[in-house]
Amino acid sequence: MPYPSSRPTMRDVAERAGVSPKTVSNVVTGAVTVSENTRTRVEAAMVELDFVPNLSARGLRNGRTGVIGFALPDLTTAFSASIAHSVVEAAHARGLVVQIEETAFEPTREYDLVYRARTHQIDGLILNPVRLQDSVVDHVRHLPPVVLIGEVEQHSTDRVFIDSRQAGRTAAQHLMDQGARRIVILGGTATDMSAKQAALGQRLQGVLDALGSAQLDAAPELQVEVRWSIAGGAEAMREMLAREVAFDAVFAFTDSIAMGALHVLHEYGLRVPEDVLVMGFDNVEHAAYTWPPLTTISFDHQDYVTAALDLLASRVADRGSPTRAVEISHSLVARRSTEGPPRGHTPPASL
Amino acid sequence: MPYPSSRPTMRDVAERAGVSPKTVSNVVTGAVTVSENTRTRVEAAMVELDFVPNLSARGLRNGRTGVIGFALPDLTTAFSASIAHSVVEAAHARGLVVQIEETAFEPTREYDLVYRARTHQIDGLILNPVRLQDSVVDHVRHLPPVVLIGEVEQHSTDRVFIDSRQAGRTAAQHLMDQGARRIVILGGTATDMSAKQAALGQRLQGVLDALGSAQLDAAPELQVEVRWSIAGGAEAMREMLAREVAFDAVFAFTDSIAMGALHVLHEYGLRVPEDVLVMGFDNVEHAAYTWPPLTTISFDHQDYVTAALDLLASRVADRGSPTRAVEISHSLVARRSTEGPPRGHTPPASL
DNA sequence: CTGAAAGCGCTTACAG
DNA sequence: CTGAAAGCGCTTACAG
Repeated sequence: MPYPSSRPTMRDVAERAGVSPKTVSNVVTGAVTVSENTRTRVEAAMVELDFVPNLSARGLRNGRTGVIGFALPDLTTAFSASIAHSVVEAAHARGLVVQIEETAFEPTREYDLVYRARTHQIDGLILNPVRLQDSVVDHVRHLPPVVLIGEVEQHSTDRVFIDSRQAGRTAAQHLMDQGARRIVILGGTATDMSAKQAALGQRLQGVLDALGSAQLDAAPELQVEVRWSIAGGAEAMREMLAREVAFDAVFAFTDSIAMGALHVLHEYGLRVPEDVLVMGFDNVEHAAYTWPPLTTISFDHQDYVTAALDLLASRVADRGSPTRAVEISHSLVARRSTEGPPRGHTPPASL
Repeated sequence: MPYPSSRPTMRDVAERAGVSPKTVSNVVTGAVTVSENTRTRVEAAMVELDFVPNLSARGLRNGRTGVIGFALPDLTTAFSASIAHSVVEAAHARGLVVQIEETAFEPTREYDLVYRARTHQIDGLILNPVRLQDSVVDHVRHLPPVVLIGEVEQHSTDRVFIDSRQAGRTAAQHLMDQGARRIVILGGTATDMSAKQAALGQRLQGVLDALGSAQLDAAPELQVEVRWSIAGGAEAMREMLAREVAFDAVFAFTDSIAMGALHVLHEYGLRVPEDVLVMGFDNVEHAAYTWPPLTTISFDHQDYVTAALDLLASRVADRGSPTRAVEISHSLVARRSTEGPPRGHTPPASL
């Protein structure tokens, strides 16, 4: 029997079982009680015909597809992959499936995904937004149910976040407690931080808080832009070394960035942690397996995602309820990469 | 206007534009030429009403959803994430979206996904199978269009593969050329290789080929089972060291496994490549950023995935055509981790 | 507990 | 180039 044209329908099953299509539907959905006898006959007919329900038809009828969307910038970074994994697992546990779209840092693609949500291919959307402000969320009429994840300043949409400013403070304080005084920041510069650029801004602001408490300057020459990948971390670290400034610690805004930085420090013959302390953010699997193992900010990715799915489920069920924001707690995991005090890196005299 | 109940339909658009629903459909799909004048009116009406087509309805009508499925064991390993990324990108370029399911090495979940394909939620399926033989593919009536990726011995389904036996040969030969004589194999043992367990089997067989050519033994004590993750690589390497056997090289069957192994070798004070050579497989991003950088078997992930999507598209278009298998070429990328000759690791005398 | 009717929102023939 | 009719395969009221 060819696929998919001649697939059996509920009508075929109904005929074979000698009941109405509605009864077959009742058996399949389990919504209404069906007599033992009828149920057995219907189930037998389904098996004989190898019946599978057509979910497009069901979706058309009751407006739900059982599919949720997950949009993120790039699936290959370790953190994204970990979160995507958790989304797929948590969705699976609830009988949902996940459509994944990469936004590749292009707002257009983020928009496309929201648009697709509106075509009823998906019931709702978990969005790790491209931009921190000015999200597509603000620009679409008839927005589908959306939950934002990440450090977004967005109050018109449900969201899950960690307190990144506090995390930044904790991280910088830890480095200073270990003896660091000049901390390279791989993740953003103070100048590109507008009031609304929350993600970079919050972590950076936390670092500045801690430096301030210790009466230390936030040296602009220690801050550098970085692409959020291993290669990006390496590039940024090379750029920093080329600046020929002194430093004794590196705070990378993701573990992947930290991995690239570690590589370049090794390349330059700088030892971690003897010369320079290094720490990351996210606590992905590889953070425990770099050499030396990487100190990082940790939070439960599964909890993070579960909260997002809970919010999304509530939102799908009730579009009118007030917006909610859920904070996931975080902590610092100390590993060898920050066992101070560091000797520090002093560049050859120059400039 | 609440969502999603009162969304405008083609009928609403048609009324407003003063045409029939069919004409709106013609404008939306672009299938039939529509007069400039009508098209403009219809488009204006769509914008005014903020119309989006309901894809469940379209899917029900023409049997295609524009969604493909991608099933793989685990999204978090670097290789899987890279492949998933390529699938999403390549699908996006063709106007398709991707539903991802993790099979978690459970055949049941693989089956679920195939089942779901049959419910018309997806048009076809790219499957990185859990088991190498006895795949779900053999057990399902009315199989949807499926393309297998990976080193599978499967001839009833379209598939994309690399010549893993040749790759294994190349890898072992490279290690021997660099002076290695006792190569630890993190990836499988000869004993668990049945004729059909192709993936492990092929790589391992290639290694055995190369050893044989060099008149070397395939020492069973140098082979160890391993979970395909960083942590799994670390565990396996620890187990190997606990065996207290001599070795001078490590061939890990994925780069992630190699990363775990590198970590443990560092921990034990063994230097790479001075004492022990290490190489991986897949050439994921982090392979170039470990310390030292990792020699590996490389192939173009984008090509790999593009071939799979091409096969799937052909299969969706023509279910009756003969099965095809596409090979993607590979090569060895030499980095510092295998710059021999290695001194070798000799365990303290024991046993 | 089961059935007959109607419709979810599209698109495929078939006419004009 | 455009329209009226019918139907894709389900499920929601409504009867019995």
